[in-house]
Amino acid sequence: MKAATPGADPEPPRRRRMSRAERERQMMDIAEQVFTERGYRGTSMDEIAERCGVSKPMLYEYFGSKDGLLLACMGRAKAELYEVTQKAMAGASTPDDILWRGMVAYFSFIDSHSRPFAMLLQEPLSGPPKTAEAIEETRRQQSELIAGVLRTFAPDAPATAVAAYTQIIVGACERLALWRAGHPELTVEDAARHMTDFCRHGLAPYLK
Amino acid sequence: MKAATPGADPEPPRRRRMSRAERERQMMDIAEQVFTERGYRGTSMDEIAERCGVSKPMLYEYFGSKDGLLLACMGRAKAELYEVTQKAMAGASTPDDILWRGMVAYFSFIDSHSRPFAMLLQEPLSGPPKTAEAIEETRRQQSELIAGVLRTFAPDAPATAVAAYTQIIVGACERLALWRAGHPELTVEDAARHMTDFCRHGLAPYLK
DNA sequence: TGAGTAAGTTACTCGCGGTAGGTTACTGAC
DNA sequence: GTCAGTAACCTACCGCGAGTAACTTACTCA
Repeated sequence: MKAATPGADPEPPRRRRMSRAERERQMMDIAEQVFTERGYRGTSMDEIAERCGVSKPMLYEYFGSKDGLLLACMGRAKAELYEVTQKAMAGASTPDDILWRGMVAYFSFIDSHSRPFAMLLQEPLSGPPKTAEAIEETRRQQSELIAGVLRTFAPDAPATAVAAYTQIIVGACERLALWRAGHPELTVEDAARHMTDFCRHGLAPYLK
Repeated sequence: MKAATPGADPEPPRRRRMSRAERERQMMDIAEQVFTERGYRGTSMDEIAERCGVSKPMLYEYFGSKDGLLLACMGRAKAELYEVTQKAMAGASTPDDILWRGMVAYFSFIDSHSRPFAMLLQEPLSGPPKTAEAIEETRRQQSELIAGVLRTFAPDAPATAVAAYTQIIVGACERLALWRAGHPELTVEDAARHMTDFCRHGLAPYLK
């Protein structure tokens, strides 16, 4: 049965067969969107399946579980973030410039992916097995980048200080990015400027 | 029926009736522990009820829902954290000392409550309605404290810088505290020192 | 043109959050 | 004492959503 009411075919692009790769991408796009709208817990696999125009077992066929689907979405975002920040920093020359470009790239990325990313950073609790782990992995990836900059920036700093400062900067960026969500008056450049200023001199410039 | 096997009474303290207040406290203690062990999702209300020596509807009677129970646990932790940091800072005189004592109190608190707190900070995603909100509320409370210090510390800093720096510091503390969980060699004092150093001078001391 | 396979489906099970409605035991008034 | 009132507590159930088994449809290529 191709059409119940002959003559009227309201959705010709839907319900078409897709290759696995194509379907997987579509599923991840939709899942990201639904997770963002409803939060992890509020999202049901049935709804994602329905929006994909496909039945639930297909999701399980391709992603194994709800967690697996979330993990796949996160993996994609992680790769994108890494690529964006990495490339931004590669185009710089001085350490100052590296830091600045990295920060701008980071805040811009969060800005354009704000919804999904806010979820990723805020929702590790879904309590799934590996989700928090995956986010930690993303952080580690970004930490490597930052630690590298620090070693260039401050070659004489002891390793433990570099490690601690790396965590401090990662946490600071994350929080500031999340905070910006509720404070649109703070532009990407403002955020980046505050971060770089603070990294370089701390509160010193404001002390009497 | 008081005892199935006469003469043997293996658990006299269990199964006794308790007042509502007493029972609530016990439930929260146990819930905190089980949430910590299994994570939010991995925890079932049946298990908490069983460990309390009580049946599930009692939990619902007192806390309304699983989220409600978590929220109650979080509320308690939040109040404790505030009290501890608040008091520590009240005993100081110079701004430097305020910052130092606040940090030491914060890292010590996380240290002694590390398990439950790691969960609180990492698991906001359970996607419940208000859990993430409650954590945000805790952060706001701590932010007030920090912003106050900053205004004393650096009275000439513009308000937007103070606001941004507050977020930066909150995020940095959080991340460093979480990171410490996997790096026991970093003592509370080390962490506090790195934080206060970074806050005051940033990377400047290490630049050539 | 039909064997093989990849895409897709229906129709279930099961665990867990949540609830309706009833029972047990403590308290205080007469 | 004893009995009304209430607070603590229980058994037995519901529904929803994650996950699965077993089957069907449609493309592809020798």
